[in-house]
Amino acid sequence: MRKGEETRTRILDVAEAAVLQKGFGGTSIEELIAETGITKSGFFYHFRDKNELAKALLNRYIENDERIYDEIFSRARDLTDDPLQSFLLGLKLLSELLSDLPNGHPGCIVATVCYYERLFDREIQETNRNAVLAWRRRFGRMLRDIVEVYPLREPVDVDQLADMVSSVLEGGIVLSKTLKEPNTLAEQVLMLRTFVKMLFLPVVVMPRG
Amino acid sequence: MRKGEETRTRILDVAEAAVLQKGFGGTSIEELIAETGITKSGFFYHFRDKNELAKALLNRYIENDERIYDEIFSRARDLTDDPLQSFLLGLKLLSELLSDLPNGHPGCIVATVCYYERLFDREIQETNRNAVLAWRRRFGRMLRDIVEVYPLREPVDVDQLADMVSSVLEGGIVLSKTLKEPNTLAEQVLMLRTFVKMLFLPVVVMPRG
DNA sequence: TGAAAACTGTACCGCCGGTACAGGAGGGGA
DNA sequence: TCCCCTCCTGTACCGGCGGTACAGTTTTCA
Repeated sequence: MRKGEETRTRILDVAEAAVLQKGFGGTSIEELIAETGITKSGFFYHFRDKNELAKALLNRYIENDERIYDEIFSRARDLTDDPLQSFLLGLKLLSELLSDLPNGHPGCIVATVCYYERLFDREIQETNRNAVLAWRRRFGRMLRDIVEVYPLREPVDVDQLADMVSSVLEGGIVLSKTLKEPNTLAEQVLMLRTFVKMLFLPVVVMPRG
Repeated sequence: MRKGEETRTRILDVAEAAVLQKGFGGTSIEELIAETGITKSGFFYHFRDKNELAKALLNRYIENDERIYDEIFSRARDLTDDPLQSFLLGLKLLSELLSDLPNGHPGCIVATVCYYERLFDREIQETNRNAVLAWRRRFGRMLRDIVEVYPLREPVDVDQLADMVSSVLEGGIVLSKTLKEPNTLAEQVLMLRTFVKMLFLPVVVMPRG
């Protein structure tokens, strides 16, 4: 009931931090129970095995991720009716949120799962795949709303452009973590924002003379 | 001598494929020696421990990576003297090379190391950091050559733009692997190419009337 | 207050990373 | 020819870890 959920959440919190620093293969159940202050039996009461822990971890991460994007972009839509302006504002808000993270972005569970694929079952791989497809749909939807109003200045595929948001985020996380430069990720999001802006906004032509 | 190097290379080949599919923590030495057809003692003759295997793996990957970029962009420079055109051509060649990979990109060791950081020593982390910084310098150098000739149409930081090449590659690999869509990575590189093109090339203004 | 939920404790298995060390095959130089 | 060095093999062992099994205990809430 209530208490069980709390313990489960605590295990997931500890596991998430560990997995993002050491991957699934590098994270031992023994260390998780040591840090959580629970016994081995207690752990296996909540999760049948490591695979089920991973499943719960991934699902929770995806849900949280979706919630954050929902919040950011609905806030952006509240501030302007223009689809382009609200998308650009959303990217700005996202970059601010990322640069406000005290120790930089801790890492993405989707990427961690991606680099551990072979040891997970089909269900986890499908969940991961669907998470990325959901990103594509989310950003694709917003971009299609823009395309209806603004002409594209270069012939680009909208889904590929939507994927670029995910690419830059995933890649930016890897760069930020590897370089130990927390701000790199936020900067990359702003670079992407510049790209979107250029793709849709008319160029200001200075009058001659 | 000759024989030793050959065995060492075989171990590294097997290890690289395994690590890219399962991460370092998920790859066991036992499975490596089974697939290589060597004994455990033989393995530890070549590598003192897993950390040293990782070191060799990472260094070899980085060297190979650098070699590929050297080839591609020097080939691009051979075909045109214009720094922008050669950079754009290089990105085109890179995307073609990536889409020609039969099973898609197998993954990046730099990213794998990034998501296993805490279990490696400082030396490996520094090597990894330097690899990313080398990418920044490489693409930054090329972009600075462009900036000398072409005006930037938006005020962007050249190093951040250089980082975007790495971001899109790393992120594109994650997307491609997760989606099991080998072509996504190549498409992302071409999207980036469009961005660079827009940033530097003058917009064609159609005459009115 | 009583049943279900949420654990603890103990004992055990097999795999894995790693250590230690002895020994052997094979080639190349003195 | 002999010896030494490289490149391994074989054997034995250790402790940690993932996982199983199951009996017993405490906590929670209806």
